[in-house]
Amino acid sequence: MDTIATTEMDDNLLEVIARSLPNLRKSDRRVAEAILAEPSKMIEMTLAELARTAEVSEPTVIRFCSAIGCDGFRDMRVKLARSLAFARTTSHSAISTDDHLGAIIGKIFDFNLSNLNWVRSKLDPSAIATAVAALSKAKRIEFFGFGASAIVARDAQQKFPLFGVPCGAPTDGHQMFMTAAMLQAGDVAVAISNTGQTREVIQATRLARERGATTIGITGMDSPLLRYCDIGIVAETLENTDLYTPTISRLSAMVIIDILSTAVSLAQDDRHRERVADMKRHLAEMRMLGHY
Amino acid sequence: MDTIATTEMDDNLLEVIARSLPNLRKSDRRVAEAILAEPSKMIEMTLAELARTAEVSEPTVIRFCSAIGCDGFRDMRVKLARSLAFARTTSHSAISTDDHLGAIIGKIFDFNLSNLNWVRSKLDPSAIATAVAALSKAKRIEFFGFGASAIVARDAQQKFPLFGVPCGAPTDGHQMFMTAAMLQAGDVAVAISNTGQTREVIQATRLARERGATTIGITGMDSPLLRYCDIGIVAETLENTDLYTPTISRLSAMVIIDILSTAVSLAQDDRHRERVADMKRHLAEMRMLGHY
DNA sequence: TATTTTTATGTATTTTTACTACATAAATGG
DNA sequence: CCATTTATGTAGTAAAAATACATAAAAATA
Repeated sequence: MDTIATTEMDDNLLEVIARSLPNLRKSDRRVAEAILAEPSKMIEMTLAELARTAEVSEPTVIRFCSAIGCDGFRDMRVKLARSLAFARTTSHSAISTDDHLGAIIGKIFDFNLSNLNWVRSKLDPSAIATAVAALSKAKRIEFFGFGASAIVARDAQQKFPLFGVPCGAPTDGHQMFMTAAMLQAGDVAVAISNTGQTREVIQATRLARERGATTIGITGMDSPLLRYCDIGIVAETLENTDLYTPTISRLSAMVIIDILSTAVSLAQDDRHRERVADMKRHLAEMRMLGHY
Repeated sequence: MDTIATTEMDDNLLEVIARSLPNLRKSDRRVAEAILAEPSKMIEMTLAELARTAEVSEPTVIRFCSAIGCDGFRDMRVKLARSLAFARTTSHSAISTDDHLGAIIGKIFDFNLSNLNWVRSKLDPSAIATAVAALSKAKRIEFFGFGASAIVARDAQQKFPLFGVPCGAPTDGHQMFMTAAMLQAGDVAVAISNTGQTREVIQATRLARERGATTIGITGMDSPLLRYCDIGIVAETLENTDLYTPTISRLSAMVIIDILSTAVSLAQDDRHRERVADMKRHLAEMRMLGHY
């Protein structure tokens, strides 16, 4: 694990400009203000035009560029364009309530993105590797999830074409228990629980293991569930304030399922992948035509 | 329908380039390949340098620029920079069978992260605002989702404590249709479909609207579904290579649900939020003790 | 306050960069 | 195989960006 997608900041020039506004020379500030006022228009402008708009001379614009740490006007424009890609669409209608909403939107995205990044950095590739190996050999896969995690289990189950073997996701406790009881060597049980403390899931997992199935646990922290798992995948998320619903735990679990299913699918032979592609094509047609 | 969601697909220039690769002239393709190979280096290059790197003449580079719909080299560079802000490490490099697991993990995370970022930047806050207003006043909320989107609908339904009113998420087509038929003015139907073409969901939404309910559509693109929606929320994702399962569409829809539920919850009074906090505490205890 | 020094900004000029007109080469079609 | 179209490069032009220098403003010192 070496790549870390820096979510933002280092190339957010607009931010840099806004922050350095007070330290700028008078004329430079004029330029800064002109840019901040309508950034999207600025990137279409030429140096001379920008100078005219900001009512300063051309060299001033260039000096402004180096003042904010850019290597000339060209570089500034490129950095600005990058930064602009992140800028929210705050074009018009800035009502106060709307403004508040904007903050909520921003925070929730930020929260989920940075958490996903965190999960990635903490993820143990070797656990994934072992899990992929186990899943690739499985004759049958059952996903155990309860409550919020049931959604993830169902998501996983829907990816059965990628896994290439029958997949199940029993939802209620009894079904889960019965399913676990019917597993045997060669089968794999994937237990999903953010807290890792959900009784139903733990019991089902223990039983599945007793029956000889390989057990994989996907959880948000080190927890009781992992005691009954041959392979533990921990999707460690950052601390969670009360305001945020723990959507992130589901998101990260789903990304892990995405990784597992993709990796398993890639491990299979070409014919299998052809069948998957074929299936997708048919699904698309089916949707379009509107009948089954 | 008042969605805007300007489908500025040309914002994602890398995608445009990659896709138009086969239709390009031989020399132009050389330029395209040079850019795709190392986009981040290209934006630092001058026209002449790029021409040299791609081993073509300067006018060819300019012709390439207009071929992919840019207004000259300068414009191309700006658009490329924008696109690059999201593309991070690998967005367009498809996962291949010979990728090692570490690469797969990295690519899938990158893909989902940059896509989520893209969704955020394209999200129309005013649509969210209207949706929040409608949901806050709702007497009852029904989430319609089919297939993969059923998962999102269920996720939304599970957040009913935040919405503060009874929420449903009928899963099979008939139930969905019957539910829609029973809706009335004051109710809200939230239709979730990435393609926006799923027949069941469209029919249910149309019916719900006929019955007087307010209809909200969460979809991945401008689509037929939105015709029957009073409010359209478009979670525009980047183009999707075939090997990636469209997990991203579910992720982004879930984040949007997260935003909606949080915003609705915040709009309610303190007593409501206290009840939610209380409920969470009990849930935690329940899990620990292992009995109901 | 007057004078010097420093800093900020504009004018004029040069250099670089992007673009265009035209010519030649390659490809296509009859 | 020749005519016609299409693709690509050469050479030159327009433009944009950057620089050197000069002047104005401000700050510091006497």
